[in-house]
Amino acid sequence: MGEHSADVAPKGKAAPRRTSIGGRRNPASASAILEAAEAILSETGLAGFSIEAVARRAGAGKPTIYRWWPNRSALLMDVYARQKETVLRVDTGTLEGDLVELLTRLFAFWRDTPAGATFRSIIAEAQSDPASLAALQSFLADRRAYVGEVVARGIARGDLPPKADLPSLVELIFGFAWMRLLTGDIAAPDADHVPDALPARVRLLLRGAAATA
Amino acid sequence: MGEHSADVAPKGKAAPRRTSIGGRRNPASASAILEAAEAILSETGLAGFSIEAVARRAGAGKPTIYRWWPNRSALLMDVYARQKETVLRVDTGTLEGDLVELLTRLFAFWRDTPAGATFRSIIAEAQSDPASLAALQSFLADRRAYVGEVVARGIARGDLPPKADLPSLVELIFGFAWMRLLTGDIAAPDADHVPDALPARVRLLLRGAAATA
Amino acid sequence: MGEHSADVAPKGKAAPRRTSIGGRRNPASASAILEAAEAILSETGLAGFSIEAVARRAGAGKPTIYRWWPNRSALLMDVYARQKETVLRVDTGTLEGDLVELLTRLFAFWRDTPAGATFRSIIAEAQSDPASLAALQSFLADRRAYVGEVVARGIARGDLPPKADLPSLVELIFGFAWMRLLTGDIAAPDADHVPDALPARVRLLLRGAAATA
Amino acid sequence: MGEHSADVAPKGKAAPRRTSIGGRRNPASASAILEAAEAILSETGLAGFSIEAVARRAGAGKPTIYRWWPNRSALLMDVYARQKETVLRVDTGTLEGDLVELLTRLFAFWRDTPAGATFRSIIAEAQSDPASLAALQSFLADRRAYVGEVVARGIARGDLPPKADLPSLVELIFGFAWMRLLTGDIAAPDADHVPDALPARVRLLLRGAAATA
DNA sequence: ACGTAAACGAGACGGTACGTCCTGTCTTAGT
DNA sequence: ACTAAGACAGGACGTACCGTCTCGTTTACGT
Repeated sequence: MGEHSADVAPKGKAAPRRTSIGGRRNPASASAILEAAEAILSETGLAGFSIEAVARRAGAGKPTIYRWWPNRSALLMDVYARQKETVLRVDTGTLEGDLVELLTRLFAFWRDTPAGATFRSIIAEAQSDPASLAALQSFLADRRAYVGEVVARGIARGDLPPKADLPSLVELIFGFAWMRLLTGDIAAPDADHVPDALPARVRLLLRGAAATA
Repeated sequence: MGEHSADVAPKGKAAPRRTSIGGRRNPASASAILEAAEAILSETGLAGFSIEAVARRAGAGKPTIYRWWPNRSALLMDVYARQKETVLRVDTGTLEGDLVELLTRLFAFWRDTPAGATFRSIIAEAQSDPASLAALQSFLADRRAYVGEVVARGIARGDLPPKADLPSLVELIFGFAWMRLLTGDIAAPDADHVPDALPARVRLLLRGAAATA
Repeated sequence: MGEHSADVAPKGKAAPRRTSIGGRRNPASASAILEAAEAILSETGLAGFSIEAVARRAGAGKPTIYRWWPNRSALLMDVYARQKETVLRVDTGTLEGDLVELLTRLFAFWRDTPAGATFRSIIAEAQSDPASLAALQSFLADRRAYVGEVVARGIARGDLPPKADLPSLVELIFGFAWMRLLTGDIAAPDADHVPDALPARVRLLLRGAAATA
Repeated sequence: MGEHSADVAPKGKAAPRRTSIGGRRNPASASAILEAAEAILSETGLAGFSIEAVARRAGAGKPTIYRWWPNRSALLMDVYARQKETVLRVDTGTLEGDLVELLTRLFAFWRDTPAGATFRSIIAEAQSDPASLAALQSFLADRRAYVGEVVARGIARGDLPPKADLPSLVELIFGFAWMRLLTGDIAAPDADHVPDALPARVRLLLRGAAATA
């Protein structure tokens, strides 16, 4: 297979030939492994993502990977955990503006960084691996809570009545975002010509939430 | 091979020893393969779904599978195509009733038949295989069209104003359903105790759609 | 694989479950593979000799075999190399006695050990694989040199004139032995009844060699 | 594999689209098969010689081949039987001349026609297939008888005493020829520079035979 | 004259083996 | 104790052939 030699070549940083630093974990190895994993994921997708390929590209031994991550899924989750630290804080003054901005920036984040490919892979992985599914669920709860806060802020601002069906609103927002990601439908809006559908989705959701009070 | 009889055994119908029926496709082999694939998928999930395993269980030769399906994804799509013929026709008299019924039955279909596991696998597969993604998109478009009809019927009935934002409504419905499936959250509603969240989601969407007119 | 135990069973020594012994070749695996190869060869001949069968019987992974032997022919050569260490040293006092004894013992070796089947296989393999042919040629040169020494000793003893056509003699001896092997004509002489043809062949060759001086 | 399309292309005679000629063997098919077999054998050797390849090249169905030849070996023997009709008749006036001429022409025949590759393949095949071995033995007996006649003629001419050990002589001649074939050592003699070893071999054998009287 | 029988090409069938890739475990040798 | 390295058993990949089977067609022969 052609990609084997290719995996090694683009390394770039000249393989600094790490070694043990004594009886404890070498952070350089850990980050080399995560970086290699991320690079492979964004370049070849989940298909090319194997422990073997990561080890090769990171210049690490396979057992070093298996010592710290029990399996492929765990490594995958760590790769995403490392990326998602980019938190998307928004405050446009209105709830509708906040949600549109949030989703727009989320789609941009998924589109323009390896995070999108990584997250798609995690969702895929979760379909066959229960541990990954659990991790995904807890991650999702975390993110829902954050969006919940954004919405709560909107309620405090009076953009939405206090008794609005917040859980439904939040769940539907995530459903929308995920489906767009999973069907590859997160292209940037073509500013002038095609009216972006995203604001329409948000508007429907907010009016529905307002009406459920 | 005699030593694989253990793999074949759970099949049930005693492996009637198919053979060629001349220079054309043997439908018995095709369906044996699809049935074996479906069974494996629902029993072990995508992880245990290998061409080799399907061949073993179907009592078929690997080349026979490769002759008719270029790869794992194609076989997967065919398995789903075979199942999805179960169309969920609903007519409760109101749009809200129709949508709640539709989603309830869809979740039951996913929960109680191999179709759920299969469809989760297809979505997962689509994350690494472009051809599968394309197939999934076209399937999705098809299903969206059907739900669009249900909604249009509601509009005709006066359950929704004619200018309601139908595309947003439909997309958000699917996003909701998919996310529930992918996060394993399609348990049957516990009739008395836990109030089912599903009708709340539908209500929010319909009120939002009504308000977008 | 459990279901292949039938293949493993006749092995005898219960498959001690080898594993890696670190970043270097495990000699236990190497010899298990060679022994399995030899056993298969002598039991089923070249027809049943497949890498897959050897791996199965040796309890080894196929990649382990391919790691150390590039192809079937190379493994075959190694099997013979392992057997041919049985060197046939003779010294009866006369050249004629030496050659008769040498050939008699060679035929017995071919007849009574797996070496005969192995060597037949190697010659067969060399007819389609150039690398095997080269290996065979070099092996043959080696063996010719040894017989050349036996003859030279005979010349030193005066059993043959110094100017005898040694190369012709040696080549004709090997041609005789090979053809007997390849046509399956190396049965043990039936001591009393059938006069053994072997001494007659040797006598003709030696008289001819003596006359070429 | 590249050679598949190549197998079909060089056919030359434009594939006259044979078909059945009624309830009996179609000789055109038989010869097309034998010709294809011969061509494959001489081009790719025994390694590329498969029933499938022959059928492809001959434009024949596999069952047509299996109908008339029980297996690969039988087809192989027929290919050689077809070629060996070229009988090498010699008469130089002396026995030594006859034998040198015979062997020289035999080597040329093996070298310059597909017969050499075919015969090597047959000998190889006989090492794993008992039926082929039997056929080879009977063919060899036939050829030995012919050479026996040549030698008998020499005896009649007085080139060898009547009591010479004819069986030894004949067997040694064939052993010599076969080993040369099997080790690929049948190059044409380099007329001027390298003294050809062949006459020396014949001379030794004839002097030895003369001395065994 | 026509139906039957056999041969034909084609190619699908259940299989075996190929040689390659990856998995997760293990051991070594070196910090 | 931890590292890079890499061998190990195992198993799936996708391909080539095996030898068998059935098809639909094409003759020739015996009614």
